[in-house]
Amino acid sequence: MTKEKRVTLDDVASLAGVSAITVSRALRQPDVVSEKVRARVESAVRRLGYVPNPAARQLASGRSNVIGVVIPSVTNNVFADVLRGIYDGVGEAGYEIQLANTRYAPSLEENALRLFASQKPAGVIVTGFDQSDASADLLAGLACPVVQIMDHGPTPAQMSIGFSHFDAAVAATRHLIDQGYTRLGFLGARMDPRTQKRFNGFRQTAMLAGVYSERRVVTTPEASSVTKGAALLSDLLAIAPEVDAVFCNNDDLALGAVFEARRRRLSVPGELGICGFNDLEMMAAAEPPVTSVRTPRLEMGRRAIEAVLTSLAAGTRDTAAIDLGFEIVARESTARASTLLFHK
Amino acid sequence: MTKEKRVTLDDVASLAGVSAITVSRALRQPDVVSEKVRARVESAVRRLGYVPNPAARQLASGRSNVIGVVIPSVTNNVFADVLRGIYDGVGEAGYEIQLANTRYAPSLEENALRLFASQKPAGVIVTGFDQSDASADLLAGLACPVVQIMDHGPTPAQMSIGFSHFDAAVAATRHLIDQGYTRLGFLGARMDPRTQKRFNGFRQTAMLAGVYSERRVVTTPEASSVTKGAALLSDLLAIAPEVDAVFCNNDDLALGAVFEARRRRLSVPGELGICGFNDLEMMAAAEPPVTSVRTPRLEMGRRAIEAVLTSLAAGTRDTAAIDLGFEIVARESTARASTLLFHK
DNA sequence: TTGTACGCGTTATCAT
DNA sequence: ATGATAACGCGTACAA
Repeated sequence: MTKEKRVTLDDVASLAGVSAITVSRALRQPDVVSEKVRARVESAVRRLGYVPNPAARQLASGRSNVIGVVIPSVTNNVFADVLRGIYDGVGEAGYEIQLANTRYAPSLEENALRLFASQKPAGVIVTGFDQSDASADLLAGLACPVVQIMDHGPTPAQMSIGFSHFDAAVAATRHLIDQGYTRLGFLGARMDPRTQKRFNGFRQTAMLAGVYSERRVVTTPEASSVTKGAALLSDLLAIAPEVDAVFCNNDDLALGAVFEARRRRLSVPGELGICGFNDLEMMAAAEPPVTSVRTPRLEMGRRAIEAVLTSLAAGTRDTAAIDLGFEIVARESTARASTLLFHK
Repeated sequence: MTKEKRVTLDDVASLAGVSAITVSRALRQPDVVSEKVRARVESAVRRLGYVPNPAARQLASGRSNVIGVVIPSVTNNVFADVLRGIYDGVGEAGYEIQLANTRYAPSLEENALRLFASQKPAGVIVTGFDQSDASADLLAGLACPVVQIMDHGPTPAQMSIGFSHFDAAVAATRHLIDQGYTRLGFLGARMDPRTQKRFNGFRQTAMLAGVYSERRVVTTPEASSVTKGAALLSDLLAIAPEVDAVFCNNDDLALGAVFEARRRRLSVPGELGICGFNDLEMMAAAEPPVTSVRTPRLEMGRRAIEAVLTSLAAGTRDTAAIDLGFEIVARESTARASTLLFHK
C-alpha cells in the first residue's frame, strides 16, 4: 500500500528551506538560482524522490509536454522506422510522444489534430503535405513547432523534412530504362498522395522515354501487402504479358512480385525486372536481391524530433523545407544480362 | 491570431444558464442530470466548441486519461499488429495511448513504468511476464487496470492476454517431426525471454523425439532480420550440414532461411524444411509458402485495451490469465514429398 | 437534481 | 536572487 501522499514542490521546498517557487525555478532554470540553493534543492529532490506533476505544470503554464505525432498507419514498416527515429530522438528530454493513427483517413487526421490542438502541445509532427483544408487550418493555428515529414515541397506549414517522391520515382524509372527495359509496368496499392506522386514520376519518365502504356498500370485502393504484390503482378501479366519490368509502389509489392515471378518460372531480372520502393532490410537479403529506392526513414524521424526540440529550446519558429534525398540501390532484380556479366 | 481565451466549463455554464459543476456532470454522467439541462448544456458545448482540458481534469481528479503501453520494439511487425489492435480498440473512448519503447532493456522498462506510475495512469499494458523485480513492484503498486500481453502464465500481476510460447514451439516442433524430419535445427535471434521459451519448447520436444543436437542450434543476441536469417542458416549448414529442417525463432529469420536455401539450390521442403513463427502476412505469399505459427497479435492488442476499458468502466480489478492460443499453419516449406503428393 | 466551497500542484506576475 | 499571491480549469465533498 503505497498510500503515501504524493511528493510535491512544497515538500521539497520545506526540506530545502526555500520556497516552492524557488524549487520550481531551480529545476527549470538552474542558472537563475544561486549555486548553494540549487545544490540544496537537488539533494532534497533526490531524497524525496520528487517527480513533477505534468498535469499541474500544464495547467499552470498553459503548455504541455506532449509532442503529437500523426501517421497514417502503425502496421507499416516505413512508419515503424520513422517512429523509432522519433522515440530514439526524444530520449529522456522530458517530452511525451502522443501517437495518432489516421488510417489514411483525412477525417481521422482532423480529429487527431483537433485533439492535439486542444492540448496546447509542445510540438507536432505530421505526415505529408496533403492535409485537408480543416487540418491545414489546425496546423496553421498551432503556436508550437510543426514538422511535416515523409515528403518534400515548397510550402511547408513551418518545417518539413522529407524527400521528393516524384523525383525518387523518376530516378527509379530511369534506372529501369537505363538497364534496357522497354515495356515498363507499375504496381500500386493504397494510392495515397505520396504513392500518387510516385506514380506521376513514373508515368512522366516512362512516357518521355516512350516506354509507357496505361495497360501496364495496375493498382488497387486496398492496403499493400506481399500477397497483393503477387496478385497485382498476376493481373498485369494477364493484361499485358509483354511487360518486361515493374516499378512497385513499395517493397511489399515488389517482394510479392518476386515470389509470383518465381512461381511462374519467370526469370528475374532476365524476363522481368523488379524495382521496389523504400529499401526495407529484406530487399538486400532476398533471392535475387531486389533493387529499391532507399528512403531516409529513420533519419526523417530523428531529424523531425530534433527540429522540434531545437526549436523549443531556442524559442524560435523556423521555416524550412529540408530535402533528405533518396538513393537508388541497384541490385540483381533489375540487372539485365549485359550488366550481370560485369559481376560474374 | 486565435488569441481568444480558452472556452471553459464556466463559459458553457453561463451560456446554458447552469453552474459549472452541472456542465461537468452533464458531460461525464449524462444520466444524472435532467433531460432539459442536458440538452441545453450539449447545445452550449457545441456552440462554444468546448473541449475539456485534460490537465485540469487530471489535476482535480487525481487520475489521468493516459493508458501506458510498454513494448520492447516499435520496428517489429509483431508489435505493429498489437499496436494496431490497441489503437483500434481505444477509438474515441477519450483515453490517450502513451507508448514506451524499451528496446528490450529492463532498465528502460523500469524508467517507463516509473514515469507512468507518476502520472496516475488510467491503465497500463505491458509486454510479457519477465519484468525485473523493480518493474514488477511498480506494476504491483499501480491502482489502475494492468494487462500483460504476448505471453501466458499462471501468475499475472492482474490480467494477462497471450499464449504459451513454449506450447507453440512444442507444436511447431511436433509438426516438423510429423513431417518426417529427423535432424532438426534451431535459428534464433535476440533471445529475449519469449524467444527463450520457444527454444525451450523446441529443445524439449526434439530431445524427446531423439532428433535434437546442440550443434544444430545457432543463435545471435542481435536483433532478428531477414539478412540474419540467411546468415544463421549459412552458419548452421557449415557446422551441421546434416540438418534437414529448421525451426526459426520468427518469420524474418525463416524468410532469410528460405532465400539462403534458394541461393544454395537447396530444395525446400525436400532437402530442408523451414518453419517460422508468427505467421506474418508475407509467409503465405512466399514461394514456397512458408509454414509458421499463427499468433493472435491483433487480437491480443484489441482484447488488452478492451480489458482495460471494461475494467475502468466497471470499476473492478479482475484477475485472469487468458490464453488466446496459436495455430500451426502448415504450408509447403515443411511438406515433405509424401505429403505433397496429396496436394498435387 | 443542482449548487457552493475548496483544493489539486504548478507557474506567472509582481515584489522585495 | 528569492518570495508572496493569485491564477490555471476542473472534480470532490458536502449541502440544499
